[in-house]
Amino acid sequence: MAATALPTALPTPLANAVAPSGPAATDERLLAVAERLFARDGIDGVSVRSITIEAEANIAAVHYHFGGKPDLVRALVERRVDEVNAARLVMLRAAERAPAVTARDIAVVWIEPLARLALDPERRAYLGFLVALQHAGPTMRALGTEAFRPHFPRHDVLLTRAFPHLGAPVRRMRFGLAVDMSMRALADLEHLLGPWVAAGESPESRELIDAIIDAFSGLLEGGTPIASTRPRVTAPEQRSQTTT
Amino acid sequence: MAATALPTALPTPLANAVAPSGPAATDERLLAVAERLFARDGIDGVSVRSITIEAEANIAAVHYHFGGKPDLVRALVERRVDEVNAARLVMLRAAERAPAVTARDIAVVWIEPLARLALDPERRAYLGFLVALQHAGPTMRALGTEAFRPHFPRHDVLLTRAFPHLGAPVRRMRFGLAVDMSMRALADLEHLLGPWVAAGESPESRELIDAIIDAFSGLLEGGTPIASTRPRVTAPEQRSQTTT
DNA sequence: GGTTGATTCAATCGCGCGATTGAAATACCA
DNA sequence: TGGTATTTCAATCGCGCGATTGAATCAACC
Repeated sequence: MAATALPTALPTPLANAVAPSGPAATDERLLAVAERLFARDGIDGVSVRSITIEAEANIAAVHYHFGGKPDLVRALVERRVDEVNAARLVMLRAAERAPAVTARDIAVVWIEPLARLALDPERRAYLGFLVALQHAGPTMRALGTEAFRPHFPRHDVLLTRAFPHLGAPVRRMRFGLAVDMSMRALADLEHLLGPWVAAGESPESRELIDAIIDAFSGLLEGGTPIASTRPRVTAPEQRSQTTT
Repeated sequence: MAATALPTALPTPLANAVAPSGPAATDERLLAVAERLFARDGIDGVSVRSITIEAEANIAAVHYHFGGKPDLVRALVERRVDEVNAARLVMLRAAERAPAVTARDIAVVWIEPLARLALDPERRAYLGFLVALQHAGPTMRALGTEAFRPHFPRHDVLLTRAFPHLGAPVRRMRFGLAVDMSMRALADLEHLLGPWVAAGESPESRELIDAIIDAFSGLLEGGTPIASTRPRVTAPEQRSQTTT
């Protein structure tokens, strides 16, 4: 038992070229395959066996390198969380310095760091993995939420500046719903693309991301209130017009 | 094998008083327990064994009354789908007759029939079950989506009337995101209540539903566009003010 | 070039799963 | 009350799961 030995990126001559088939080391192949399969079939829907088979490793490889299935999940969460949080911190600071904050600003701060993953074929599975994590047991679900919680208070400050007329519960509820919605949308852009495919169109990825930002900020703002006396005719024109 | 014999509500003298413990017939107890457990732990997270144990029935009861786990799921979907679709049809017709259609109207048509379930302790688990169904295999997921698809085209007509300036793909994408968001919100009002609990408040259930309708219609409308030249100062006042 | 530590390998353990069986128990009707 | 259909029951089947083991293999260093 020596699972804690420096596992990779050590300056050995050609250590990684010896792996059975893939170009990467065994533990890295396991992580990549696990991330992709977990995203597709859920945490409980993927067995350690199927991961090791797909990664062309032995059944015991997961246990040896990580300790077990839960530890593999933990390693997957921590593999990219710092990168996302760091990128978000930069955008957060920029928004905090601005004289005014809009719902769209908050949407961009939340979505843009995730969009970088969604647009990178190498890393997009991470988003699906995080969504899948929300459907696992409470212990594992906490792994995901806690990892991205650090910046939530600062988001809430921005929300308060953007919606001073809203009560804190409604504000936080809307943000929670928007976060959940955007994660699922970003995690499965393929599915999101459906309506365009049905219409024979194929929009740029950037267009999809902007549509999610639109939905996010609209959700934060809430719907137009019911016109009390006069019929509503004024509002529609000044709302979003993301025509295709 | 005679699983198709009229299973319940037959005018036998005291047929249901003979059941081991619960007041209802075995198959009804199985349905009730399965709906609740599926909603809580997901389709794959609940075994036929645990259902029969909780329902105080024999392990083979599910196989006898329904045919197997997939058939049990199918029976659960069909148990309440007609009721929901019928209620929605009524609201749909009312909205279609109205001279104008707003995002809020569409949100109400979608959400109100589901809210009736969410506010009924006896039936609210159905919503969680439908959400859980979306995370099962493709075959079972189709059971859920197909059951509620019949009225989608009419929703789309309303959407086109409410948002004539939007392209069809964006319109349909937003509706899909809103439907998904609202189902999850309604399926777990307890979780949605979190921000109020944290603030020491306890809102009426109706207030929660209205907050979901707000989020739904805001998502449909999309966010306020970026102010091109002048700074944005006008918009906030006339937007939603669901203060607590 | 032999030794040491890291890694891979095949084999196996116990467990819970969905499904199925044939017999026992029960309810219903003539 | 006797006969038939329905329902319940305990037991068992094969399967895939996560975990674990000890030996074999491999790379690195003295």
